Amino acid sequence: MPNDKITSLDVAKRAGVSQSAVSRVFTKGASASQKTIDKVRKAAKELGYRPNVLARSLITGRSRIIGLVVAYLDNYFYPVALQKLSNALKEEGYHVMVFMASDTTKDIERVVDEMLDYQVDAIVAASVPLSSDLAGRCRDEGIPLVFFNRSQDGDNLTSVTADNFAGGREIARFLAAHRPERIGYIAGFEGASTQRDREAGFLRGLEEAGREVSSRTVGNFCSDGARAAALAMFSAPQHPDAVFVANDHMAFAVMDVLRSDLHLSVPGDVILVSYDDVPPAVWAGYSLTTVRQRTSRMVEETVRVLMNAIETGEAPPVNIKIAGPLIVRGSAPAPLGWTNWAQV
Amino acid sequence: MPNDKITSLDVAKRAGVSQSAVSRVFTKGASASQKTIDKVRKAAKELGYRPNVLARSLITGRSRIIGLVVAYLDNYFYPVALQKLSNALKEEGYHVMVFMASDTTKDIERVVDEMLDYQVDAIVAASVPLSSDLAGRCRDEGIPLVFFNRSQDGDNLTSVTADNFAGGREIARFLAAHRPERIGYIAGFEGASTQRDREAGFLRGLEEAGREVSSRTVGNFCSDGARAAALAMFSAPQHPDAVFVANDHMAFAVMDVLRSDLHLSVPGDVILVSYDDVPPAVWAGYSLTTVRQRTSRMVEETVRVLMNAIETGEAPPVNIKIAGPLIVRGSAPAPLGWTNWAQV
DNA sequence: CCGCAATCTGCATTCGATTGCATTATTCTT
DNA sequence: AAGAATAATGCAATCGAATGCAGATTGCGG
Repeated sequence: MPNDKITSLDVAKRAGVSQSAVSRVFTKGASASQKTIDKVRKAAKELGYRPNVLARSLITGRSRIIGLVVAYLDNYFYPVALQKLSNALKEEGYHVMVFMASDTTKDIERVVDEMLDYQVDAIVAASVPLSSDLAGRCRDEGIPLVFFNRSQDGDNLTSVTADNFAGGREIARFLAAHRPERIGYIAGFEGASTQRDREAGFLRGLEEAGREVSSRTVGNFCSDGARAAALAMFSAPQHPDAVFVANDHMAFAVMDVLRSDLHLSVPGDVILVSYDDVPPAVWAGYSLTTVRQRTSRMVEETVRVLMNAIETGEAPPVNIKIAGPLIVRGSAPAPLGWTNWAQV
Repeated sequence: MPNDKITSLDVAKRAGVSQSAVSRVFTKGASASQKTIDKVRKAAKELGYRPNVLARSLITGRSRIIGLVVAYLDNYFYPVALQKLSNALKEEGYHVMVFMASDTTKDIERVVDEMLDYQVDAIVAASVPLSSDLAGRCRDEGIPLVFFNRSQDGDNLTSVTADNFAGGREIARFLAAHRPERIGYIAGFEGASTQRDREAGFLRGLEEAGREVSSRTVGNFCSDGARAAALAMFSAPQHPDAVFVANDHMAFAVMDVLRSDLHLSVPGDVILVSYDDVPPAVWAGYSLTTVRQRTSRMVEETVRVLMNAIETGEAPPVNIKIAGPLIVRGSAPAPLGWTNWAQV
């Protein structure tokens, strides 16, 4: 079966129609008689013809490629999101091209260039900061841009995130209800909106409960940083007995430090709450009490926004926030009289 | 700065040269005088021109897109590999397009079609079985195909995997040295070469030590399956006191069952070894003794094979096996007198 | 300063589709 | 059954770049 490069012309010849006819059969929205359709489909099947997406893109100006920029895939949250995003976009006839970006501005710029080279129809930036001029470049080129799990204010750009403020506040309410002696906060990367919003909500919640943070360290959303931050916070004699760790990924490291290095019991000596509800959070070894990110909903919204922007060509910036429930597990049991609003 | 679609022609005009000249400046391997190069580069910079990869692909016949087929991204091994693969290919000027495939044959077929539609230059199949005729299709189209972390024998196809047989055998040697009463094996998905090879190596190793498996259940490489398999194996009164779980992803679930549900101590009551050494394996909550998959090396080899196949146009099938060391951690301490060959 | 080779350059074609336009075949209306 | 409206079709141009070919330029040796 030597079928080197079957083109629409080959199919046309075999079906006894013009090349345009073949194209119309495979282009939805174009009209062709049933007779033609049948002949063409038959010939195409026999030859094993499938339209060349690249050639099509060239003339339609739509590549049906979505560029996804990610910095790390080692925080479980992102692979899960990627998987869902890829599946959801497949349904719409789009595909995801992955662009890893280190944190350097220079690198991100290169990545954006590469995406534009590929004529991506839209860009999803997952936890990667795009400078205003890069975002501007995209706008100029007419390429929709959605920030996933990060927002950038000031630039009025489109984003889809969890309702981090609300989540942080709920966590405060929850921890305060335990009436702990001292409350700690292990922060994520300071430049991230997730970090900022979670902390702001947390502080607000504590304030409402008449409490405050007695100890704060920074873990930068990475394991190493979290370990160091936990050591710093809990080596002190008067360490917190309740702590909010800004995401699950760090929480695992923090728990390891507490239990293995410092021989503190969780939740016996310290109760711990975090954010994301990634798959390992339910593993019995950790069993994290955490605020769930509703990844599926977030992806759904992302796709909706993208499709809309691509189809209408315009993209009034929106900031979509998706609230998620606090999932109570072993690392911090429900305090007496606790009502979980999310589940009411 | 309204720069809607700058083409090589625009640059040509501005630089006062022909369109071909512009093309030559951006096509490596083409010749142009330094003077022309300078003029064109200058004009291009001023206009913000970058070649359209899609148009280029159309005429060169190379898209510089690599199709990656994956079934699950929830086993940590794959995101890590994806990240490395994407980075390594970027260096070579290629990019990864992700295609999620469920396990159904029908779906995989659709996915292969989609990849061909995009004119991918090569395909990497990560733990996804491609039927012989699908593989044949790829060969006919002249598209290199590499199986990553799976091999398919009989079809003489190219693959890059760990040396699973050797790893399994090493694990057997290690467990046997502990002189346990009973040895268990929790298998992965029976259709997978990784499962087959790891078990074969394990059995061979046990045989060499004059031991055998007393209990075997199947976990199918997934968490739920592993939990069920562990319950079945360890609820019996005379359960094993040493177990090899076919990969880390399952091992986490198995440890949870052992410790939390059955109140067995690991490594006190049961010693446990698994395979992969994914990032959570080092988390103190689990601290798995496991055989490392040398992902970086595997990716390196994959890229090498791919580039070679793409450039030469021919791809004599090879099966690359990369051995990895047994990493001894808490779930199974080193037995007395143990020499770790890998580290000698 | 001439001739020949080597290097550049532009023209025109090509890759594989889509699509506006003009023409022809169908269907519908009454 | 005739004419109008509609659907189907083919022609040819187009998308944005790469490249074979032929002619122009340059360089070099003598």
